[in-house]
Amino acid sequence: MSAEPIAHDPKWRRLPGERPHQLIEAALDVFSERGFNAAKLDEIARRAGVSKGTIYLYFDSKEELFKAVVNDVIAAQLREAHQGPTPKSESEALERAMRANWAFITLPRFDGWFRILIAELPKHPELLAFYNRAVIDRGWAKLEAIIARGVASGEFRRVEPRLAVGFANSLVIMHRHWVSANSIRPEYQSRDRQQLIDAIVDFALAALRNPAFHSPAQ
Amino acid sequence: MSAEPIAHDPKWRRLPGERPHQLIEAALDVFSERGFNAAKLDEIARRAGVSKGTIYLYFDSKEELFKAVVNDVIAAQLREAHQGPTPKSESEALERAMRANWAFITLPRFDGWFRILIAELPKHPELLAFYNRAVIDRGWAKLEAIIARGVASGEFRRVEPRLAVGFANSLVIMHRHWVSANSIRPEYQSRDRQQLIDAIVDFALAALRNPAFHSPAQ
Amino acid sequence: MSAEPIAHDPKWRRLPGERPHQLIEAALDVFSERGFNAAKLDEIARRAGVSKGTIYLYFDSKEELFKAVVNDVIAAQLREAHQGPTPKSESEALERAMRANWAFITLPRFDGWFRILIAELPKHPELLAFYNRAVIDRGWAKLEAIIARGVASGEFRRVEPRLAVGFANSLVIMHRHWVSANSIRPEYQSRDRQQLIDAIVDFALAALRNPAFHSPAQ
Amino acid sequence: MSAEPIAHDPKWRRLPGERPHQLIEAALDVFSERGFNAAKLDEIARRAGVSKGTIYLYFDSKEELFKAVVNDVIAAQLREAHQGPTPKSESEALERAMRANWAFITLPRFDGWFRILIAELPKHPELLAFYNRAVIDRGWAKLEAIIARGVASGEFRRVEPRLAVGFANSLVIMHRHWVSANSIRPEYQSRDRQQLIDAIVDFALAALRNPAFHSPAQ
DNA sequence: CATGAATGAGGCTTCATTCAT
DNA sequence: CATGAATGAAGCCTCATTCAT
Repeated sequence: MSAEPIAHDPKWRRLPGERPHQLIEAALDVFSERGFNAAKLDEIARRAGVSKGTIYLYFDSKEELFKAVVNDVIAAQLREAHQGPTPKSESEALERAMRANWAFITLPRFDGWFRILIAELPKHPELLAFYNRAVIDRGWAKLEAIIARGVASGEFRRVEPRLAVGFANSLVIMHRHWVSANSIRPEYQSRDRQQLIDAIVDFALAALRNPAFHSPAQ
Repeated sequence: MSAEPIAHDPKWRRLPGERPHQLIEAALDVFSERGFNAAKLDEIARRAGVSKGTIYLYFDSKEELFKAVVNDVIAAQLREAHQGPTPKSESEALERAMRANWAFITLPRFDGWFRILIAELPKHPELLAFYNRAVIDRGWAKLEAIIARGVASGEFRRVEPRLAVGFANSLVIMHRHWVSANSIRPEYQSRDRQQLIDAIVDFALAALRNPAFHSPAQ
Repeated sequence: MSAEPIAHDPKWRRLPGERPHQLIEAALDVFSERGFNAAKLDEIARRAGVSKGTIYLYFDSKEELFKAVVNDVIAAQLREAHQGPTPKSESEALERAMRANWAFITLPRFDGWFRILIAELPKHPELLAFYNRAVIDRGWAKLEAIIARGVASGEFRRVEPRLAVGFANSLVIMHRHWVSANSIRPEYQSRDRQQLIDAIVDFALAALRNPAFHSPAQ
Repeated sequence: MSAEPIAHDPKWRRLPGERPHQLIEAALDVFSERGFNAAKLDEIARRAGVSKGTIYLYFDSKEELFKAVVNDVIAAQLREAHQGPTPKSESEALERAMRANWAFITLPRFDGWFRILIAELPKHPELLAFYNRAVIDRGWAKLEAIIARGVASGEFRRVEPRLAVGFANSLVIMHRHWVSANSIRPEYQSRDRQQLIDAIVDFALAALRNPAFHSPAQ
């Protein structure tokens, strides 16, 4: 699974070698720490161990570099295959998907990334649209299918699946932000992340499960 | 009407008269629309109907102006008294609090404010700490008390009240962002906001209510 | 005669006061000496006695500043009314027009301007078109009328008036360049400019006059 | 083929092989199209089918490359021998020289070259001096001799030969610029070039010929 | 000979901040 | 109190030039 996210129009050149990757790595760090505007190309170049001008050998502008970073992060996000044994129930499927998602976005390197996404992505309609297509139309669709099946079988309460996906993701996304450094709720940083996702999953399943439902297997 | 939020350390002067308020209003708009960096003092001054230099008669710097705006928004948030008839149950109390919160932060003028808060507040530790004290220690504490009582009485499931507050607020906050223009999920903009908070409240209560509980009143 | 050359779309702001004029003056000097690219805004600002940023209070970009200079020079060129006693013949009218033109473009401050016009104007189609409209459609038309009348009356030979204007102007323009410092023909710098225009006029009239023509006045 | 124009001081190396010539060809094109500053070594290298670094194997700097181009063009200009049957009169000699000159500088590849010469040559005193020596001291001298003979024989009016050369050349040079694309007088582009030089020659001869002169052959 | 990745000085431009009026 | 012209530091970007391969 190679995941070349924007295969239709890869505007940023991908010259051979490691340089572009090094630059994207450095840029991810600096963007995450400082935000798009406050990030200085000087610092990105320094962290990548190259000079400022080198960036422009691979990316046409600071904005294109940013796009490449977004693209790479999204690519990684899409590679998260969530594979595993066939779940016995939709509850288990949902839980597994939420945990996989949590495990991924909880990676330290995405620590400040949520801020970027929230604050900067809306300024790039092209990327926003792409992000919607790539992540939502795939990731959300998968969750939506799970919930729809659960509702159909009676395992879940009668909820609008699309909304339920938003609810589940709200919990995961917001708490991922709160556990990051410099978030608005620093108290969450000291929480055990495992217990946190446990509680989140428990909360979501409690909200969705149909109390009157009994597994047909039993 | 009190609400002098950071009374203990009023670094920004609050001269009498309407000027400062006009400036804060204009600044709120521009910050919300453009973000902190992209907001130009020129535009803020223009919208307030004054010259750029005038800003410096009331605020020492752009950053201080930003702090004043944050302070004002927080003050407004705190004024939201959520008063009303005594609720008959903790479920009703929670629902009422969530709806009041939704009604407030859903105001059009806070449309882009969430982005600002997420992106800029972490750069101002002083404000961050104050925000935690003022909003969390008050607003969240109120919710926490409701949930704690519900858990104690058996109306709610056995959840850690503190965490449950975070869950409820995650739903409200995240969806408030999504219904704003330029969010990452533009589809939410066409949703009826009333139905949205209905579904959110329904979801939260379904997650918290104890299925085995029967109101003592019955 | 006020001469507001580009009255239809004055893109460059004309704030009150002397500043814009000072800047245009300084820019004319530096552009003439160095050319558009080699001219540094730093130097223009220094010569105008202001800081670099001040330029941007009045002109949106280096290019707009250049346009303003062109516009000003053209405006001055158009103000050259060539008024005087009614000429007794078309020969005299032509001579007078050529001398007036020479007197104007020979001003020391336009010393390097020809280079600019030749080398830089073609990069600005908008200005090029405007220059054509303003200078050619007016200045050339006047000359053309003179020559056409002269041809009609038999005072001039049968030449295409439009071409003849180009010939007369070629002589004036090219020699004006050659008498400027740093031209390709430095030898012309030591020539007496009065004798030069005398010879040019003599040459042009010799080429145009009809040898068989005798003034009807005689 | 000779024509090593600046043999006395060949600052730019002329290695054997085709490479340098290819580069000069490509450079002539790019310089003509874009001007000296706007010409990018990247583009010159690309058009020559080599890498950017290769340029520096043959030329020490962009400026030296420019000098080599100038030198080559001048060399070509000097090779223009203007040979032909012995003219029967100085008028015919002058006409033939002007037409030969027109035919040469009218070549499409020199289309933008006039701009370059005017704008850039003055920045290179060494080249300027050389150009004067090579072109003026030869080309102009030849014309000057023709005119001087014509004046002496009474075929031409009493004009200063040196000035007359400048007049004739003004006409040719200026109109060559006007017929090029992007000139200040685009209307000339649609003119038939043959008719144009016909008219120019006619104009010059009309200015120079002595009306009272009758060929001794008659 | 040739490559092309890398450099880094230098330019244009922005805009928060100052200050004379 | 208020103005708005002026400042100048700082950032993005360009591109001639270098050099290891």
